[in-house]
Amino acid sequence: MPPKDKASPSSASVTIRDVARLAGVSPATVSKVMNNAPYVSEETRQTVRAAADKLNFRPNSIARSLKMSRTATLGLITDDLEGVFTMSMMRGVEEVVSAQGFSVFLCNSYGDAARERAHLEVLIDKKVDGVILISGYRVRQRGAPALPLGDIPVVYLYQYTDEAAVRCVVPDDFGGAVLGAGHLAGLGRRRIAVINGPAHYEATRHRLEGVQHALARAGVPFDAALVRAGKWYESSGYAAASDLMTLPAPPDALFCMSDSIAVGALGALHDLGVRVPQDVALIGFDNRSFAVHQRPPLTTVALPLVQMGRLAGDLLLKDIREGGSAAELYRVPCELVVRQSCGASRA
Amino acid sequence: MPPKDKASPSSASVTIRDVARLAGVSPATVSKVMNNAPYVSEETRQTVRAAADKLNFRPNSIARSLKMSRTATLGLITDDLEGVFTMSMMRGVEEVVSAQGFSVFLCNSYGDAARERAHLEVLIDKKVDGVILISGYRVRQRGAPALPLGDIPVVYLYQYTDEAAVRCVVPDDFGGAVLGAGHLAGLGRRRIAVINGPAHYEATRHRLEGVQHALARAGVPFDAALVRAGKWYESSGYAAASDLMTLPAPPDALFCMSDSIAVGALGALHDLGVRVPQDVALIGFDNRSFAVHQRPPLTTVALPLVQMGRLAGDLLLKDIREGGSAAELYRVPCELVVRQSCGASRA
DNA sequence: CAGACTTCCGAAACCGTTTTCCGAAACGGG
DNA sequence: CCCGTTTCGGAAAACGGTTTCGGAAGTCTG
Repeated sequence: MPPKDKASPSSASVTIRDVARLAGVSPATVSKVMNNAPYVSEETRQTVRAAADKLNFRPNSIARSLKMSRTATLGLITDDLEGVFTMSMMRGVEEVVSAQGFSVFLCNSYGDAARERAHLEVLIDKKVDGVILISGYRVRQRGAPALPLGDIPVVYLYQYTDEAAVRCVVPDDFGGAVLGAGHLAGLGRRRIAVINGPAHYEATRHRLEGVQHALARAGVPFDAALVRAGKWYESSGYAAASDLMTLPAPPDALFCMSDSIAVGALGALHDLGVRVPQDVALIGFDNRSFAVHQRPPLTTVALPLVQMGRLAGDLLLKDIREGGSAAELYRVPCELVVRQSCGASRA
Repeated sequence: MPPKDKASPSSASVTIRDVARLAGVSPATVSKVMNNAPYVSEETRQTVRAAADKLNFRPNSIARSLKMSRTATLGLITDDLEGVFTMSMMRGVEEVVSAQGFSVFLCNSYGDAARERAHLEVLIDKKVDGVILISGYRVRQRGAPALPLGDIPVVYLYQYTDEAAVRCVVPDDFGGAVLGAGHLAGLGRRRIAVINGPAHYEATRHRLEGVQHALARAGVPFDAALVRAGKWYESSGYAAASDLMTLPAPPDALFCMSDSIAVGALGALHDLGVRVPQDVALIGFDNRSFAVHQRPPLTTVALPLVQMGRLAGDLLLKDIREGGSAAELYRVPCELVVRQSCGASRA
């Protein structure tokens, strides 16, 4: 067997001209074949394909991009690459986008506007076809400085904005809260307390409204005295739960608006000797990874992070292909995941 | 005030020719100015800069890449985008790499070789300057199919390989285990049990060797009967701990080779009524986010994930600039994070 | 059989840079 | 004053594709 010197890795890069030469046609024809353009006979098509295969030809997408001013590339800028919600959203984006032949640039802004801007400029220079901005935080950036994008389509993920003509994808906090509160009410709980996050979050307000809505629908009274607002963290849950349970008429259910709050509350309940779920039902929000490891495992309403990512990717791709769709706010439905902390059997 | 029709976003894209025209020089000169090339007078330099600023000129990096065959772009392929260790490594990579003006393409292979290959081909077509492969799993891919990269530099992150001429960055499992076992020994524990992961992992072996080394150095006897191998998961920790604690001569310390194992063990100890850390000291590995939330909070040896990512990025960049450095295995030192589960006061 | 289409293919321009190479001007030394 | 060197600037050729346009040949009509 002779040494296979012309091995598959095909020494330097083989261009469309090399293929043309081997196939005995012009570069233009090769281009047409590679792009399945019409008006080339089946015969030459075969010849060209054979030549391309033989030479192991791979079109240089840089050159293509230069001519076409389309790169099949997206930018993805996140506030917080290590944020607990970021990964799942990114996975959703990557999934739909790479299935369509697009690649995505990953950028981490650390929540710093200057860094975000710098990344954006690089992305623009690299001629991305679109940009997704992920925020780990749900803050609304009302007065945020306008981004230096030209007419590059953008979608915001897990982030609200007032900017014109940009699409936002967020979880349906209202609906999620309806799910959770409805579950509690369906289980016969009558005095349902809410331990919420900081008041300035959109989510906080929407979730509270969701609870009210669900309770009203179920005919369960809503007692505003049973609502607490604090931080999203554990300590806040501990404090609020301790407070609520020492009320003259304590609640029989705690709806915690984050799983962290819920584990804090769980700690408080444990310390007070109240049993979960017998004495008090407990439900969290977010479906964090640790929720399932609590004792008892935490019922919680799951954020549809992967779906949100998928939707964001789809929206962006559609916008790139079909051009300027209107700004819109997409709320992706949450899902209730039933575990033991409310006393319901698993569905 | 007249309408600022020639607004800063500079309608279409302004090219080097536009700048040249405005500055009254040739495109070649503009290029030289933009790249700080020598042999252009300070005067024209100024003129050109002014023109560029005025037109808001941003060089088209696609065109530049075409000519230079350098894209300032890296590919990053991960086994498991949602893996618990992935994010931190990615952050490390992104951090050093974007500081040097490089962008990174994010790809998720879901551990599927075909998908990995497909991503790799896209990356090559897009002419990335280098590739990093992250594995969420520590498996050694001995017979892994050769990757279809030409002479593009690669570094493996959190992954061993036998392929020639590729650099690997992994945690120093041996050193980490020495740290943990040394801590236990220093606290006066004499019967130190090990709950390890599956035997076929490199890490499993290295960590066990680390324990033996540390114990020998501290003059603490090593009892092979106190070693258990199982899965990395909680259930495995529960079973092994239950088993160990019902031995005639139970251990006074448990070195769990993952935090998941440790929380399983913690559950077993709790159910058996043995107190942590009074009766038994417990130490985990990985420094997972939930370690701090255990009761008692878990002492653990932290994986240097961000540092590993940084190192991988640095190595790749160096290789890109300086060309073919030799294959090497880099072990990044772990760090002991002391909490309450061993009874030590915080350092 | 003439004329109108249709199909097939290639020459050449183009996308926006970088870089080589060459000529002109300025400068310095003998 | 003449002849090397530098210094400065531009024309033109890449880089590797795509696309327009026109010509040649073949296929229908009537």
